[in-house]
Amino acid sequence: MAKPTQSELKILQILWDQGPSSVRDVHEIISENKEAGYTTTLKLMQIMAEKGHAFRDTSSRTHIYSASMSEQEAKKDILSSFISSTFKGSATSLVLQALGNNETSQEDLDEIKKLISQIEKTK
Amino acid sequence: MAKPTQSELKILQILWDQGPSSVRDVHEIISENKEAGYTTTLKLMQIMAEKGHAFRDTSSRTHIYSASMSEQEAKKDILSSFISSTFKGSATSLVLQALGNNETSQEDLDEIKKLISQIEKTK
DNA sequence: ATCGATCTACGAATATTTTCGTACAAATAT
DNA sequence: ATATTTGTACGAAAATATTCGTAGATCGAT
Repeated sequence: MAKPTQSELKILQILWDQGPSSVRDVHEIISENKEAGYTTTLKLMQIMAEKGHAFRDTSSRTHIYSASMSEQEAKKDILSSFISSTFKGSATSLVLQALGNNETSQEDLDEIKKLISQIEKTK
Repeated sequence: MAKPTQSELKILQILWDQGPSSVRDVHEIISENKEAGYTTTLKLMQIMAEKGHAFRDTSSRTHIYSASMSEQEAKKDILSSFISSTFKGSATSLVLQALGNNETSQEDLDEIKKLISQIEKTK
């Protein structure tokens, strides 16, 4: 399935966060941050249904959309294509860059260390 | 400065890897993987110079282009915008996803642990 | 029953990115 | 010296992504 565009991803994130939603629901959240026409959101969501990024329940007049892939799954794909386009396929150099950049809290570092230990155990 | 597009990023990566290069140089590398017209590459590089993504030395007939930002700097920007668009601003969840996804080698894990220790020291 | 609000469908205008054809100048080979 | 190759400039076509106007159906309140 084709990669979602930036706009589609914003909508997917809302569907993941909120669960199955109407166009109105999604549009209201989008409108909090950005001026946008209702039919713009509608059209995007229709396209997402066409492309298979979202399911659409048309049993009532107000259609209900839901993400067709789990957040995990989708982000795995997106991340993997990002790593190959921007970090020459090296997840490690991405991780080093991400950790090196900004202030990662001790809690987050602990969480990462924990995951690393788990990975090492299963080797 | 505006974010480079996907095509521009491919060219930037070549400029980073190879250092200052002519359109011909860049085009030949691109052509290894992908069918593309020479003037397509030329145009892209001209646009990159216009946008400020690349410098251009026009002192000889064959112009020489070089990346205007360091690889580190640019990737920091790109990564940060990716994290905010795809991981709600959480570098940690990106790292967890990246490590969780695939087989990271023990060597790479060691490198990451080393960086974490360094970060912890400076806290 | 009528009016206004809400909904979908759909085509098309815009904006952005990518690709390339054509023209012409300079360098090189014959 | 002439033909071929190699280079830039530039406009515009093609592909992709985003935005929106208009039409018509249905719902709910008056």
